[in-house]
Order: sequence, then C-alpha cells, then structure tokens
Amino acid sequence: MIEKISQHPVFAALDEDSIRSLSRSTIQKKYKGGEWIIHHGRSWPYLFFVEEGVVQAIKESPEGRSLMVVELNSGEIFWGISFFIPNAPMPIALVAKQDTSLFLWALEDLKPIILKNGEMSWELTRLMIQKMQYASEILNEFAFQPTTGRLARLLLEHYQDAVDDYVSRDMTLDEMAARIGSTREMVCRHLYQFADQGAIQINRTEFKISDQEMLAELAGRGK
Amino acid sequence: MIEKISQHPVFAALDEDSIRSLSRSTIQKKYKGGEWIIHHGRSWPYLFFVEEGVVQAIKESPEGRSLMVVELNSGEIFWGISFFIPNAPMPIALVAKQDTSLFLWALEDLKPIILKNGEMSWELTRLMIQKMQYASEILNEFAFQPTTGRLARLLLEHYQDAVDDYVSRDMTLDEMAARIGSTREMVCRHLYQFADQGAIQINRTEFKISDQEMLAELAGRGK
DNA sequence: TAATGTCTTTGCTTTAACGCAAATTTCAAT
DNA sequence: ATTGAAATTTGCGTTAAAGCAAAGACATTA
Repeated sequence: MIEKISQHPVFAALDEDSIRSLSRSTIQKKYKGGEWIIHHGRSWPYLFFVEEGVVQAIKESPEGRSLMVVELNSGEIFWGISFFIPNAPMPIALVAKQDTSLFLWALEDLKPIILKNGEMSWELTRLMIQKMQYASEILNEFAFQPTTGRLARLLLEHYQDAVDDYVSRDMTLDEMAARIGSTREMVCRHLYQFADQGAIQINRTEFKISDQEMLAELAGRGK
Repeated sequence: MIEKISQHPVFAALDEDSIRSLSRSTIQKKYKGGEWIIHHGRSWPYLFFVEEGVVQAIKESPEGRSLMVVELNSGEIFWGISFFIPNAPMPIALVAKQDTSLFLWALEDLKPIILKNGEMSWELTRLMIQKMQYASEILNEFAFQPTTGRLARLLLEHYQDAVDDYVSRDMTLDEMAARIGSTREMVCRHLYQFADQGAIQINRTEFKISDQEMLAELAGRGK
C-alpha cells in the first residue's frame, strides 16, 4: 500500500513516523460498479486515494438532471468538503463507475500528519489549485461556449484514438449529455451535424474523427 | 500592517520570526479604480491581501464577453495561479473596481514561511476549499438554472437592503449581465417580468423587493 | 442651454436548446 | 432464434436566449 500511495506527490515526502501512523489509520473500502460512495448533501469528512477503479464526481439538479464534473482514476486523490470544513455538505455526489477500491483517511487521523509535514501540505494545496483550474475551465465552457463547442471538445478529448480510425462508441448519448450538460437528443443531433460538416464520421455503433482540425475549430469557437 | 493581516485566519497563527520576514518581503501596490491588476493569460506568481478597495476577478471570452466570477473586498486573500504552479497562465483577469491597495508576496519569499507554519498551510488549504465551493455554486447555477434564476438570486444577494424599501439601482444592466453571464437586454426584460409578477418594483433609477419570498422562489427553480 | 455620452427600455427578428413521442436498431438473456 | 430492454435516431412543436436597432431618460460638460 505504501508503495502505491507514495507515488503521489502529496504523500511522497512523508517521514517514517508519519508513514507508520498513516498506515495504521488507513481504511480500505470497496465499491461495486454503479454503487454510490456518497450522496450529495451529506457530510463526509474523508480524504481518499483511488487504489483501483474509477470514481465519478456528479452534480445533481433538483429536477434530476445531472452533470459529471470529474473522473478520478486510480492513483488520484480527492476528498469530501467536510474534511476541511466541519459538517459542510457535499456539493457533489461520488459514484464508483466500475468496481473500485479506495483508501480512506478520517480528518482526525490525517490532520496531525498534514500539520507536521509542511511539504505534504503544500502539495495538497497545489492539488486543490489544479482541481480548481479544471473547475474554472468547465465554467468557461458553460459561460462562453454553446453546446456544440463543449461536445466537440469532449470528442477530441475522449476519442483521441479515433483520429482517422473507427472505434466503437463507448459512451452512451446520455453519458455524453451528462458531461456537457445537455440532453441525449441534442448530442445526437450535433453529432450528425458534425458528420455533415465532415469533421467526423459516425454510425450507430462506431465513430471516427476524420478531420481533427475542423473538430478543434468547432470546439474553439463553437461555430 | 501586521494588525490588519493578522486578522485573517491564514496569517493568524504565525510565529514572531515568520511575521518579521513576512513584513520585510511585503510589496504594497496601489491601483486606481478601473485599472487592470493583471490580464488573463499572464503568469503572475503572487499571493495578495486586499488592504483597501475592491478587486474583481473576471473571466473573458475570445469574443469579448466577460463574466465576473468573484469580488474580493478588503481583508480578503487571493493569488495568481502561478504562485502555486510555475508559469501557469491566469485563467482570469484581476481588476481594481475602485481605488485599491494590495499587499503582495512573491512565491520565493512566502513559500518558506508556509512550509514552516503548518497551521498557516492548513488555513490556506481551507481557503482554497471555500473558493472552490463558491466556484462550484456558480457552476451549478450555470448548468441547471436558467438566466431568470441566476438573476433572481443576484438580486436577493446584492439588494438585501431593498426588501420593502426603495434603494437606488447601483449596478448597471451591463454589470448585472456580467455577473449572470447574459446580456443587458435580457436582464432588463427579466427585471420587468419580475415586476409584472409582483416580486419586485422597479423604475429607471430605483428598486425594491416587494415580495422576497416570491423572488426566492424564482431563484430556487428558475420558474 | 445645447450637446454629448452613457444607460435604460422596448419592439422585432433570429437562433439555440429543449422536450415529447415514435420509429429503428442493437445487445444481452433466455 | 426469440424476446425484451436499452440505446439511438428523427420529426415536430415550444421556449429561452440573444442580437439589432431605435427611442427615451439622465447626467455631465462645454
């Protein structure tokens, strides 16, 4: 376990002593694919490391729409807000996308270690900044880019292997919609619109980026 | 100066030594109202404390639209991304809304102090979390709430004194539009629509919330 | 008091996005 | 091979938002 987590910059610079007490206080939890790790609105004072699997962070609207904000892969670190702010409710929900195993630490166990290790603390702050930058990008897209732009960007990001090569469509329309904050119908229409323009080729099950540049163009200015 | 900054939780728990070196490395800068502190896209490795005035953080689209994301009042702390991540470009711009005075610290001066003071580091992390929560709220609104909802919320927040009492309209339509990510025309229309529904009363120069509950309702589900 | 510029307001037009429902296809389980 | 559930695709109607342009209301300066 130590070998795994010490790969991460946040844990990299810990002294012997801290590592021991860290190990002692580690809680391992396993989740099945699709299982909720924590619902939104709850208090959840843990920091965690994804040992195996994928965790999705999801925002939910009262009316049942949902938006996938972050995907955490194995080796990544995340936290519940109330780890840092007592009793603060989660603004997002966490779901295991596949079978997933986490290492969890409770506030009271980890805080002394953080306070003692300046380097760890600094890296933790940097991690936040990175997540924040990411959040900032998402906001940018929502504020300034039409749905088409967000979709184009998603395709570029997620289907890098599909440049000039057919790959099977491994996201459902609903999943794509959840990532760009839209509906499956809209996604479908935009896809075929992209195809009409010649940026991509698509059928019911397969997909290929035929003109990466054009798609990037569509992503850039949503037009 | 020490008296001022030590009010802030981030600086509250510093030891004598650190305070001295902090003082030595403080850079004070003054800005006129409307002056740009830093443009977006630049690297700016400072952390700062608003001594006096107001700083606005603004996102800008290539096409010239802009969105006001945060307003920092005197006593608050903020930073350039490259303070934490070398050479990272600012995703937002900073502007002085009024005449403003800042205390700045450069990375190389402040980092040793942060590393040494676990408590400070922790509080800094908490500060990030708070800003992140705020960003998260904004994103929520953009993803799930129509313009009407965002506007209603803005009114409730900004015109708390206007409940059942006329106050003068101190934001232009453009300013409101920049806060909710819309246009002046839209804002104007929604305002008069709110007035028709009886939630507010409005004329060219004055404004009053006549039915706070209804406005909250409009903010809540944007309908 | 004229003139100029900044805001606000409103009418009209156009576009983007959404929702519902039906038709079609795929995939997995029996 | 059949069946049923889930996912995709398309048509069509509705609403929200944006853009353009013109008119009115103030405030400031000249």
